[in-house]
Amino acid sequence: MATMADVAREAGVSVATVSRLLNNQETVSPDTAARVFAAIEKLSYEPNILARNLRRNESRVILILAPNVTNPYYAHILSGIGDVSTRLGYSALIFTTGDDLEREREGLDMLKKHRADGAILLATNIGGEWLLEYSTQFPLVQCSEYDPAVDVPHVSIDNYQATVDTMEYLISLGHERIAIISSENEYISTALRLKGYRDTLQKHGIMPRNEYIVFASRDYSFKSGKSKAKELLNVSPRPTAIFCISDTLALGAITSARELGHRVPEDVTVIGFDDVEHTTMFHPYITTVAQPCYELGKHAANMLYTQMNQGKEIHRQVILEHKLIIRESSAPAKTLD
Amino acid sequence: MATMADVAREAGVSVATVSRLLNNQETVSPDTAARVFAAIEKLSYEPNILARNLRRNESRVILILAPNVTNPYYAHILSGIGDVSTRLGYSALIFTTGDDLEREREGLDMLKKHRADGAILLATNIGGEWLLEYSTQFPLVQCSEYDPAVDVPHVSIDNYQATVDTMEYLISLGHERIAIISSENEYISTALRLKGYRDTLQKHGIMPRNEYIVFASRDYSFKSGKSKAKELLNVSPRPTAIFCISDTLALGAITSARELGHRVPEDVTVIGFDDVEHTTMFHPYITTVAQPCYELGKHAANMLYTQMNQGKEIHRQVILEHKLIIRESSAPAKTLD
DNA sequence: CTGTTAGCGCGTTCAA
DNA sequence: TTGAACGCGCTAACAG
Repeated sequence: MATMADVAREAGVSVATVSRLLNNQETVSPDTAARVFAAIEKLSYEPNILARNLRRNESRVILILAPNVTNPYYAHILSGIGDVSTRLGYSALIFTTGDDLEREREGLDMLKKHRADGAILLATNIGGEWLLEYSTQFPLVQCSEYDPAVDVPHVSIDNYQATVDTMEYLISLGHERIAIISSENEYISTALRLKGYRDTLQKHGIMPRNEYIVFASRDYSFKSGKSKAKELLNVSPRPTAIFCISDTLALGAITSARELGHRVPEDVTVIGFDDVEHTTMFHPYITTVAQPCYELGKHAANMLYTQMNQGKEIHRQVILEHKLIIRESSAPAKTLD
Repeated sequence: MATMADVAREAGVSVATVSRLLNNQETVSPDTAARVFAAIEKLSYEPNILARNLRRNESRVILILAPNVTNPYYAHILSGIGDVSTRLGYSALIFTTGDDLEREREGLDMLKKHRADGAILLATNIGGEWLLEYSTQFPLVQCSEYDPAVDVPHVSIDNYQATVDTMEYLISLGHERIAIISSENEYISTALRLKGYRDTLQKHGIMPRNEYIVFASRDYSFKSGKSKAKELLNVSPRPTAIFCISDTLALGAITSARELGHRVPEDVTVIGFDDVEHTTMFHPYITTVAQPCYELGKHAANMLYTQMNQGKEIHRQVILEHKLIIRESSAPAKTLD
């Protein structure tokens, strides 16, 4: 492996010149530059990243904190982060937290140990004041979820507007008895979706009913979607539409509806969220709000990169487009029930 | 940030002593050891990984080559690799190849650039002689897929035996007209499963029929499973069982069977492979061969670690247990058809 | 059992 | 525009 000294010798210059050429765009005469490049070529020199890292005091690693990496939603985000960071010369330190606060702190401590230069947090709960201890010292980006009260840059979709869009759609279909399967978790997205649900109902003069609002497990499990939908479908009068804040939940709800003898969408409309689960593997294909997961990941990585390398102020908040995708699980409300 | 020199000064010893204590278990008197540990504690010293890496000439990064990271099968393996490597002090360089040979080479070149110390390959095709160029220089481990003709350590399940088990089960159920949805790809697993299918049939005196053997897309897409199953179900006489080499394919096959008016499993049995797709989200729950994906990833990471750090010879081949999980999509063949 | 010392390869003053 | 030289923090001879 050729070293910078080898290149310098070959080109008849000093290591400083080679270094300058490779890094800053500092003034190097075109003549010597050419010689140096020739030498680099000839010796097929590659800078030693390890030495560079030590000298620059950076690890070239980005820390990724995620509840897990197998949930397709996170997997897609991770994919975006991975592609960008690999291209930018970074590796990933994947730290799975299982949505546990202790583990999150433990993960962020990797920053203190210099195992990473910055971190992307995939699922922080509301109540993230503790994050400030880290955000003042290290570059941080929150992806998808964030705490609005904590000043850490984030990228996400507009969960409130997405829900309003969905609710307006449902209402335009003639639905009035609209239920929601929310979640027990503490994500901002969950809170905003619930608010969007309530607000839109009220805007149309429909009183939100507590019996129509249920909370599934923190991780949106299929099973809890199924059982919560069952509760909902036994309420009288029965809701004609169920808005689920995740596709898995919607899948569970559809299964439940079927087991109870209701047709989807003829008897009950079911809508999901995310569009990453297998929304089109079974009929009815699920009407859902698509999130640009891969793009979310890409943006997060780029934002972190900017923060780490340019030091310059970046956008504290980036909102990506969502899209309501109408498929088969939604239909007009029946006039008679 | 305290440095090793600080610790040495504080403890009244030399940096060499501190270093010895932290690394090799070399002889250090209990007395001085105690003093050093006290100093470390007091200064809350953390070794500078960057300096260590330079000195040891290692990046503490492992390269992961995968077609993608969103397919749940790979996601689970990645999860296992991630957990182990994070614990061992390694980061991951995730390089997605899209199952493209050029990209694979490009990925492995990260090794030459010293961006990683070793690599785990998640889906090498048969015909991997080109791998030798790398395996002689760098620690490599193949996970799940491998080329038996290339001497690179690998971890996987016994695909042949798993298929034999499945086929024996099918035959014990009275099935004789058994079809298989294989794949166009060049994976060893695909070849072994096809061989297991043929061998078991012949062992029982059943002639494999070409019309019962079809090949789905390289990536086991739901869509191709669906269309290939359709072909199969139109063959006369119709197969009474379809063995699919992936769950996604099985999901497609079930959908197809339904659309053609066949009940699963009453009219046709469908079996999958992997148990990572949503095998229990819809009825019939899919009978499938479970692979220990997470464990596969863990083993791969550990094997690579051993190879990288102990230099000692490791097992060239590790076979993990598979398990046939009988659920709802399989049933005895009807005596009359 | 412990200390001294020489680099690992690079980036970056400071001088020229 | 270029070069000499130092040091990032650590490990590993080598000496004692």
